Amino acid sequence: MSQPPKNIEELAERCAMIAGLTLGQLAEQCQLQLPANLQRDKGTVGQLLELVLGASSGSKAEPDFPHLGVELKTLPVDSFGKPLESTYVCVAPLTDVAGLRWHDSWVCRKLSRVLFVPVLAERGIPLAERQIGTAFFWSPDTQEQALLQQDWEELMELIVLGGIDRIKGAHGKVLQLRPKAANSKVLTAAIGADGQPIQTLPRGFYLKASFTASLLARQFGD
DNA sequence: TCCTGATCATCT
DNA sequence: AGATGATCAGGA
Repeated sequence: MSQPPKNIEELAERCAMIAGLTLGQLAEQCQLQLPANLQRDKGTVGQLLELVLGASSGSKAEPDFPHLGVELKTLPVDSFGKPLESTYVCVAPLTDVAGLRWHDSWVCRKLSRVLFVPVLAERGIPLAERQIGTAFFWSPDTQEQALLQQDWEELMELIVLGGIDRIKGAHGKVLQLRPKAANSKVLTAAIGADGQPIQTLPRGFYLKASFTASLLARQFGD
């Protein structure tokens, strides 16, 4: 559909072009059929936005706009502009993590510059009628950076010390570690309580909804 | 198999 | 109602 945007300004222009449109209108422009609901197509909205904005598609562990260093995230919000879900960041490394530092981590790198595209996504609204909001670029300020780093270091320390199976979603103030897999039977390698190799459920880092709510508040005011 | 795109569904 | 753990689809 779209070529990659040449620069940030061009990307911002594209976002401005689609603000206020419904997902149905956007899909029509792309000559795509929207599923009736997201139950079996949870990634549809994100992929539609990638297509329209010219993100490099695919499942590479890279920013969506590598040349711009920008990560694209759709943000499902209710009619008050509050996030309806947490935001997935990346998978969590569970082995060979000794000595890994915050500034070299995928979390830090992916979150250094994020383009959030709010989408009105209350369950009662049919997918095609859901409206795209005003997109905004976000980079963590000093305080946000500190919170993220603190949570990340705490979670990674637990992983290194074999505490992976004690980590719950409630750990962390703004960043959480939760399952990220096809189902609860999937296993991957990790470090056990006595330092031995174990198999455990793959995990991903997520931004808590309360944290993205504060980003929205910073952007749009209360 | 792992990572991308996330939301679903249940529990508290 | 908000949060947590579970789940779905597709590409490399």
